[in-house]
Formats: sequence, C-alpha cells, structure tokens
Amino acid sequence: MVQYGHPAPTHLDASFAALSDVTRRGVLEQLGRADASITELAGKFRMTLTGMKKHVSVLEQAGLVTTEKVGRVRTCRLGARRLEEEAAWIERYRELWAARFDALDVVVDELMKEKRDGRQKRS
Amino acid sequence: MVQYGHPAPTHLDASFAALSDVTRRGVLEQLGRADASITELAGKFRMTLTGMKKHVSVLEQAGLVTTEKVGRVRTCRLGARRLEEEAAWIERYRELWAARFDALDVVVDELMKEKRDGRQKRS
DNA sequence: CACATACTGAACCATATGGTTCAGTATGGG
DNA sequence: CCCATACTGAACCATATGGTTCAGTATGTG
Repeated sequence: MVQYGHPAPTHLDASFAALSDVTRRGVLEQLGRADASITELAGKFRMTLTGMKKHVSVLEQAGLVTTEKVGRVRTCRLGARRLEEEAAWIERYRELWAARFDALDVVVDELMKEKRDGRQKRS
Repeated sequence: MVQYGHPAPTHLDASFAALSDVTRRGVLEQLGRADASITELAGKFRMTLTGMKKHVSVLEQAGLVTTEKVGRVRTCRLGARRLEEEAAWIERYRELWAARFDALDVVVDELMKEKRDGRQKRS
C-alpha cells in the first residue's frame, strides 16, 4: 500500500490552530483596527491579563502578531504573516473539491446518457 | 472599556481545528483524489485503524467529510462544506491586514512630506 | 462452520489548551 | 519615597488531542 513520508515543514499547523479559537480571531480583527496593549485586549475580551497574554503568545508563535514592550506596556500589532499559505491551501482544496464533484457530475451525465439511449446491462 | 458580547455561532472553530493537523489535511487531499475506506487511509498515513477513525470523526464533525458504511467497509468522501466561511474569514483578514499597512504607509508619507517641507516642531 | 477482514469502543497515556489565582517584578506619577 | 499600573511566571485545574492496545462485533469467503 502506498504510504506517505514526512510532509514538508509548514506553518499551517500553528496558524490554523491559532485561528481555531474565537477569542484569538477576535484579537486579530481588533488589531486590524488598532494596535492594543495586553490590558486593553484583556478588557475587551473579558479575561485576565494572564489569559490574554497566553493568547497573544500563541498568535505571536504563529507569526500573526508581533509585540513590543515599551516601559510597562506591551503593544500588540499585526505580524508579518498574511495568511498567504493558509489562503493558498484552502483555495487549492476548494479546487480539488470542485473537481471532485465535477467528476461526479460526469458520472451522473453518463448514467443519464445510458438511460436516454436505452442501453442496459443484460438484454 | 468596550467589551464584546457572545460572538455569532460559527463552524470556524471546528473547521480550523480540523485543518490544524497535518494528517487530517492529508486525508482531505487524498479524498479529493478518490474516496477511501478507513483501512486505506490508515495504511497511507501509517497509523492504526482506531487512530484514523478518530481523525475521520473529527473531519466529519467539522462537516468536511461524510462517511457511509456498506457491509464491513466505511467509505469516506469529501463532505458538503467547501471551506467557504473559512476562505471568507481569511480573505477578510487579508484585506484588514493590507488596509492596516496602507495606513502605516500614509503615516510614513506624512513624515516624509514634513521632512521635505522642512517643517519641524518648536522653532 | 471456520476464518479472515473491517471496523468499533473502551481504556489508557502523555501532552496540549484555555482558563484561573497568586505572588512577584518593573515602571510611571505625585 | 510611595503607590498604582502593567505585565510576567509558576502553579493549578479541567478538558481536549493524538495516539496506542486490546477486546469485541459484524461481515465476507471458502
């Protein structure tokens, strides 16, 4: 049986995991509007500083957010990653999906044609 | 401070989580080429039937795969969800991201203009 | 019937996740 | 100096994840 070897290293695991939490998606949207401190984000999403710090760390690890500490305040802003790989993966999948169902359509067409032509198995 | 209420219910959590595993992404790509049984998938990704069954269940929960058991064999195929919501979320984010950095460009332009015009604060 | 195949479910395991509290440290303001 | 603010890190907790083994059940096949 055909088996797969090691897949190429990618950021997809980390970024999709980062995106799988509604709070973190919210943080990204928020930072898309304005930079924010940990305190501000924690306030908006009703959680402790420590909790928010963890979310920000996850986003930072995934390259989606960068932070900079000036004085007491750590300012968070959108990071360098633009979800290009992620968008590309999803787009490729959507094409696969469409192709797969187009193939099904072909099968259906074949069946319809057979029916119309009156062809049948065994007499 | 402005706080957020309950976010609208969405499939994003489940589907992004499903996509965050390299094996599950592989399964989706595989099913894009041909339907497959649990045994076939387990063989290709070098894991136990039980392990693969769990992955397939996760994908099924997320609506990305549907399965049908005929006789002993459970056949897996791509599900109804085409990652439309997911693609849309990412696309919206990418626009936010671009807008955010365009805004930064404007700031930079302003600074450049001030410098060129010789304008300075205080004297 | 006997046996192999294909899956299923329970139990287990190590680690990760999403949150908290509590006890710091560092910084800014009066 | 004193106090409030802003963050940080460790510890803890419940639950989820990604895998396994083992013991079934159900289904094909000779």
